[in-house]
Amino acid sequence: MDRVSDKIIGRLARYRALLTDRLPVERSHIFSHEIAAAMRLTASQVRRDLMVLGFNGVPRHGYEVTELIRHLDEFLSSKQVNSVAVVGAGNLGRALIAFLESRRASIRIAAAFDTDLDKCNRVFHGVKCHAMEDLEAVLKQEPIRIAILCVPAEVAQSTANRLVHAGIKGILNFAPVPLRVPLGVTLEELDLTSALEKVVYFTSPPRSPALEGKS
Amino acid sequence: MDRVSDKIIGRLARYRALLTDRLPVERSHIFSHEIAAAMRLTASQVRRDLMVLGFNGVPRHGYEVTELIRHLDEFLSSKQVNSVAVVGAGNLGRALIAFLESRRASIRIAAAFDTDLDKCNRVFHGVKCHAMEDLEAVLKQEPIRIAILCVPAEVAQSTANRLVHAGIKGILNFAPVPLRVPLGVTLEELDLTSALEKVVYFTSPPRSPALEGKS
DNA sequence: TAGATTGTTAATCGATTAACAATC
DNA sequence: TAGATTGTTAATCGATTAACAATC
Repeated sequence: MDRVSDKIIGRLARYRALLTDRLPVERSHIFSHEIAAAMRLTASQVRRDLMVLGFNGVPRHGYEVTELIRHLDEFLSSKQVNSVAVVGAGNLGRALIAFLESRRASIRIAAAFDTDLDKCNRVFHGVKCHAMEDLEAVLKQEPIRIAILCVPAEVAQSTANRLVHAGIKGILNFAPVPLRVPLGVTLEELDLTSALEKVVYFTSPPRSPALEGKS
Repeated sequence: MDRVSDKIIGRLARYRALLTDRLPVERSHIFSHEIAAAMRLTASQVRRDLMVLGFNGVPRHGYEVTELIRHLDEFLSSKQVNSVAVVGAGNLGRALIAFLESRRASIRIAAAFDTDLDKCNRVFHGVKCHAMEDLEAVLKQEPIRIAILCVPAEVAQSTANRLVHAGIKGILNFAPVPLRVPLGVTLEELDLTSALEKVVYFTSPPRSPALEGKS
């Protein structure tokens, strides 16, 4: 099997969100062009993406929804529960706990960490916050392979190093600093400031195309 | 001037973040390969990106840092102050206010909105939260062209419609629903759940490439 | 059957990288 | 001068779209 690109995985995750969260229950089948319309893509792309699942639709009837969801869950490792740690329990970290914990049964925020002693041993949205110094001990006891990093930029790299050393295999980074991680560790960077600055650029009237970028 | 792609704009914003936030002050010049190393890109790509600025480096000396920052600011519309509204003042909305308000002088969170009357007229991280029903009135008084949308999925599209109707020209969407906006309105979608699910996929051991995707 | 939709291959498009003459 | 780095064009790579035979 060819390596499946980052972009395809992102879309598969969104197809599933569409099917599980937003589709009226009475539909038993769905066409590629319907998924495409809802996601603002082409039908070709949807069909091509779904090829990686090894699950076939039926010409003239489309894809059976429950089976499609089942294959998406399987493929995206969402049949097992994936435990995640939130590292840095500031405003953003705590908001992410609340936001993500409620979204997917397969994703469980298993622990939070912070250096601020006022936050330690408190429970935020149902998740216990541990002292940063207990990181290694807690990770030894819980099967956490993934961390969401929302610490200040200055300590982002050193914290990431420590996470990797403690056995973390995937990092979702919200700190506005490009991280360096060893091969074998997955890294996804989410730079909120530059995302907003893109909108600012394409929205500003002056020299740039008055009508639009990626609407 | 060719239309500059979304991706290039995103990288230009991050180049600026690097230069303004993370560079030791004593450096007067910087090479393309240094920027590339810090950002995990190739030097070719950095030079190509910088071409759009119409600002030239000097062979053997690189780019003058203060001038480069000035051109980036100019290009990214960061010489003027850009007022932004946060729509939906739940956990995520309030965290974004705190996070973004402190990051760039050129970005100012000018107002927040929420339907929850308990939140109205309160001030979160220095930003006043208005009743959702006052949206049109407030936007009429303030020069806000951009909105950050963090309302529940069910009301995301209807809220977006209302924002557009009230004159908003750019939306950064955190609601996990693909939005539909008219031509002429910039839309940037940030799906936190699918970002995390990407990490889950590339981190899970079973069938997928044990050694890595985009580390 | 006729018509619509699928799975998949080929064509196109856009973005990244490599190459290299110009130049400091 | 020689060597390093730039700006820019050409080559490569990867992702999206179009096309179409298979099929329900």
